Amino acid sequence: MKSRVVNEDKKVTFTDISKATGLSKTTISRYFNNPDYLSKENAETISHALSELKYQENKLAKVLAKGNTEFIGIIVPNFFHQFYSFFIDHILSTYDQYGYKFITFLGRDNAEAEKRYINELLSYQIEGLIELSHNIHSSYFASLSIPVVTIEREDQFINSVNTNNLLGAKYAVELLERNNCEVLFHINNKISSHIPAYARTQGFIDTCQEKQIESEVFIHAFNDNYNETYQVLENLYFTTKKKYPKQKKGFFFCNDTYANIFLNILIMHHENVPDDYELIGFDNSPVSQQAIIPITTISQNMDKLAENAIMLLEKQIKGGPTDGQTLEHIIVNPTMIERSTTRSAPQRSGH
Amino acid sequence: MKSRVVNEDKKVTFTDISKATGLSKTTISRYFNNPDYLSKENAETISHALSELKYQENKLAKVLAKGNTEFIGIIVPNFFHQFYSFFIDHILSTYDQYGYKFITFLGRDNAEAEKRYINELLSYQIEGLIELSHNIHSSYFASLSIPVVTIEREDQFINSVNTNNLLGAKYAVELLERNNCEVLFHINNKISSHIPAYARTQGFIDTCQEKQIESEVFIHAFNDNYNETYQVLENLYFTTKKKYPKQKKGFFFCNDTYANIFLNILIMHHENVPDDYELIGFDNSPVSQQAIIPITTISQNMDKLAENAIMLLEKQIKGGPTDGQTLEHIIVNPTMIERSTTRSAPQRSGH
DNA sequence: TTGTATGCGTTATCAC
DNA sequence: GTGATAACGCATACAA
Repeated sequence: MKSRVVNEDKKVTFTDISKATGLSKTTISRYFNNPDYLSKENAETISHALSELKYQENKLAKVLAKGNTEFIGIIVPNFFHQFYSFFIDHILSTYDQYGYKFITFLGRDNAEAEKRYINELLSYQIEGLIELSHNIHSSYFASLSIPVVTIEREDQFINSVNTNNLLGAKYAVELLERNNCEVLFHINNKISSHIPAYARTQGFIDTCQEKQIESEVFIHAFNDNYNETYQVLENLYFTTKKKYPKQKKGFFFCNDTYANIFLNILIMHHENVPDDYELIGFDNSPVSQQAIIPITTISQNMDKLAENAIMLLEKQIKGGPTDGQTLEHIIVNPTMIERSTTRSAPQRSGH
Repeated sequence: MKSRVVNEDKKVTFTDISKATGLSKTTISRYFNNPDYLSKENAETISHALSELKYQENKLAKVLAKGNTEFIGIIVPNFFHQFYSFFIDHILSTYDQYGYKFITFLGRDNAEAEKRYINELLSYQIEGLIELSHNIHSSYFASLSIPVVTIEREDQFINSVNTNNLLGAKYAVELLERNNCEVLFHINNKISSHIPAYARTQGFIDTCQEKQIESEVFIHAFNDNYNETYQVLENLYFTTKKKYPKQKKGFFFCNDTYANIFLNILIMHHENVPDDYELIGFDNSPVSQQAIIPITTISQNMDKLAENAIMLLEKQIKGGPTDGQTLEHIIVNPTMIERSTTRSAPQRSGH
């Protein structure tokens, strides 16, 4: 009851197992890595000693000797937007199949801090990096010595997996047109044209032009403040109603949050959805299902995005440095989920 | 252009710096760990060589030599429920202050898989574990050789940080009473009484009894299916309306999702909120703010939960094995956020 | 089938 | 101030 207590905690290593069994450390190592070359008796002996001494393997030592950590770094802006948390959920799910362990950092809005995080990740010998944050230009990632794949962000110099936003917008416009909307509106945040999500606007414009549909694009520098967004969208409601008093209106929003707020505004003003107004959101986030009228939306296929990201990384990790020459931009098609803010969908019971 | 290409990728180590500067590896190490004992000229020389050769530190080797990984493992059931993703967001934010790196696994509903994940984490020498999943009993965690802290789950044999759910329920009941509700209802999932969230029910029952308020508790085995939940809650609406036709009703839900669905049901049936029905949710999740009528809710203080979790872990990590004897259950008080489904709050403009 | 010797990249001990 | 040398825990040629 004096001091030896501290040593009780000491890790048991191959040396201990070696002493306990009378076999060499090499043989212990073989037990794990090449069990075929072991005599059955010795395998038994080792097996017993391992559980007797409660051996706990040390993969870090293994890494130092072998080289591959099976670590992948993730930098994600935050976990407040559903897109990010859902994507991470799918990424982490790949462990069972691919075996990669994930070390995650928050990018927030600080490029300098993010570079520190990346350095920390590199010092832990990550084998690849998944980048969702927007703080740093892709040229920086291209200069790193490890495979990187970006998701739905600027990707000029680096591999990426993105949603086919253009197609998503096309789906939306075509549905609104089929449902006899006479004027179409698109609402989007003020974002750089290098970000894939910008294609939602481009796709809207292109498809409207192609189909000769009267339309307006409303770009605004939204922030994350709910009440401010509400005000902005309510103003939009007033102006569009005044400008196009009799025509059936179709709205395509860049996300479900804005769509939901606009829906609430319409309901409060006793407008008829989907008879006079049709609404389509983007992301298939929970609010689109939980809205007072379930919102038709364009769903990004998270599982495909995540799986392609890991596949792309693994290909580079396994393939070695020579494969790092050609860029690969994988495009995943979205799916339209028709709910009750557009007409052609069946109404949910209870409405 | 033959084969040396492969070697270009080779990591530069202290040995390389040593050769380049003519100094010993020990001195290079000192440059990082005890710069005071270095001559200024040599420090300069090393500094130059480091950037010349683009040295990238290897913390894994450092870990093997020193012992502390600064890794903390996290097991979280999923990233679909906002509670989890928001909590993780706050946990990851502690990096700047505490320096811990986080390796995250998904618990889902599989106890066996989760034990494999924990083993994997242990093999990477994590120094602590944050447990949010419900699959494994706390006795198992107590038997691990590292500090563990659980969040809002069964915690009999292990340290934990939980919300004061009892107080949250009390806040809700008291507000509903102040606003002259005549019958109170509490809706909760069928959960074990060992889970902290169970106290929301207990707190409701206790406070109602204490204040002699007529009340009913509705426990149901909800699943995550939206339409099914809708049906169940719509039935609840019908039965309570029939049973208490003239009395003002107050509903306290175990989460905002149910509160929002019930709100939508009330609106669809042209009921008056908050004149005839008052609603209070739990969690302050986005839907509570984005609902057609913003929902009054009990907010768990995520920042405090996360900070206490890390503090508790660090205390044990730094304190050593002797501190592992006494259990610590930290309780964080929630905050009530009054919005428009209860009467006393100011109405949002536009309504 | 098993053991010896050496290395992975860093830190710690002890000399000089 | 600086440098040999031995650790950390495991893997791998090579030898036997």
